[in-house]
Amino acid sequence: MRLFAQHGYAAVSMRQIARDVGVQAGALYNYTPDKQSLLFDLMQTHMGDLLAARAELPMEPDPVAALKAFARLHLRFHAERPDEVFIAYMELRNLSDDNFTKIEEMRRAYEDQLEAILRAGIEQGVFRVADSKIATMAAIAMLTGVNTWFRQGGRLSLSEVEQIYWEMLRQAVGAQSE
Amino acid sequence: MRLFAQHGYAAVSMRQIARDVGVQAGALYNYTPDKQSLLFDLMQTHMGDLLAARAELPMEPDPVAALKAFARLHLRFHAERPDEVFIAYMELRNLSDDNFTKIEEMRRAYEDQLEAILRAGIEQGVFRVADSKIATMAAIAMLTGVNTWFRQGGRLSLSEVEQIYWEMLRQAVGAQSE
DNA sequence: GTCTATATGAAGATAGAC
DNA sequence: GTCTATCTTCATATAGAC
Repeated sequence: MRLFAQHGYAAVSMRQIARDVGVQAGALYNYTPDKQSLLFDLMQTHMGDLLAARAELPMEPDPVAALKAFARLHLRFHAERPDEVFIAYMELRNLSDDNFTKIEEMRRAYEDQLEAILRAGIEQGVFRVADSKIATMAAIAMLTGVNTWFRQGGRLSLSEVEQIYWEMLRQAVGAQSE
Repeated sequence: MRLFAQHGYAAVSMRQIARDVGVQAGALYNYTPDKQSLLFDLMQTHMGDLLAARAELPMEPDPVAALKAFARLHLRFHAERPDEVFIAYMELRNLSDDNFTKIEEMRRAYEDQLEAILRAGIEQGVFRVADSKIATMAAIAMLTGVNTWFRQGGRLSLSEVEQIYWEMLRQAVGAQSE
């Protein structure tokens, strides 16, 4: 995962991976059928963990509370896993067709959860956005973008960053402060 | 550019490029000293075009108007160049150290322009955001995210998308509608 | 379960004829 | 300016000894 995140899947050789874990290249094939499976397993595990974390959130009847919980989870989950997230976004095109389809389904399922929250809030009149689909994509892009700059131990703590992003997201969807 | 965007820099061979443009591999070296220069030139041209387009925007004394103009430019510029943008974001790690530094400087210069607008608006009390740096990164991430889903000729026109994103961004930074 | 050795192919880049 | 041919290195993956 570290090597793929740093150099990219295509640029990393099985020999590099073997050197990094302290075996010869041939020995890797006792653990994986091929290089593609290494990438797919990383991405499938990542998306599975994300969906599981989402499923563990308590049900929130209030759309604002639900959005806040979703946003906090998304931001924290991503900020804590820079390598996994980088791979999940950058290496989609290096998946085989079958594997790509599976990962895309998981991603779609996750996005649908956010859109459901936004739709509920729009129906109840607590969110003011013109298009739930665009708002979904905008929210995810904004929150995931934290990984382009945030580093643990920097100017701001993760809690502070969560708070600031939540305020911006809350305003973006036109929700009143709680 | 098309091949790099589709398969990734590392996964594209000089032979593939040659086949695509209709020459033999050796002939490419009459046009470029090496593969790295192809990537760097694409990215440098892209960032240069972006900075030039930004520089051509009229000066707006009102921070809200300035932000709106910046957002429209950013969104349109990116939506119209999916391949260039994809490469500019995904292939940074495949640049040599020197080339990476040059591209990063250009990106930083661009981000600084947005942050200056946000700072001015905060000082004048027309924006309500906790941190101008985070707001800068959030705004850019949100707008650039349009490339993950927008396609010309889809459900929404670029003008409609511009309008919807602007409303969300305006609300996100706490600005009143004009 | 790891090793060495290797099969097989493709990579970036260059040389030199035309 | 393009070609063919080639240098050199590296790739994924497998075979078979230990």
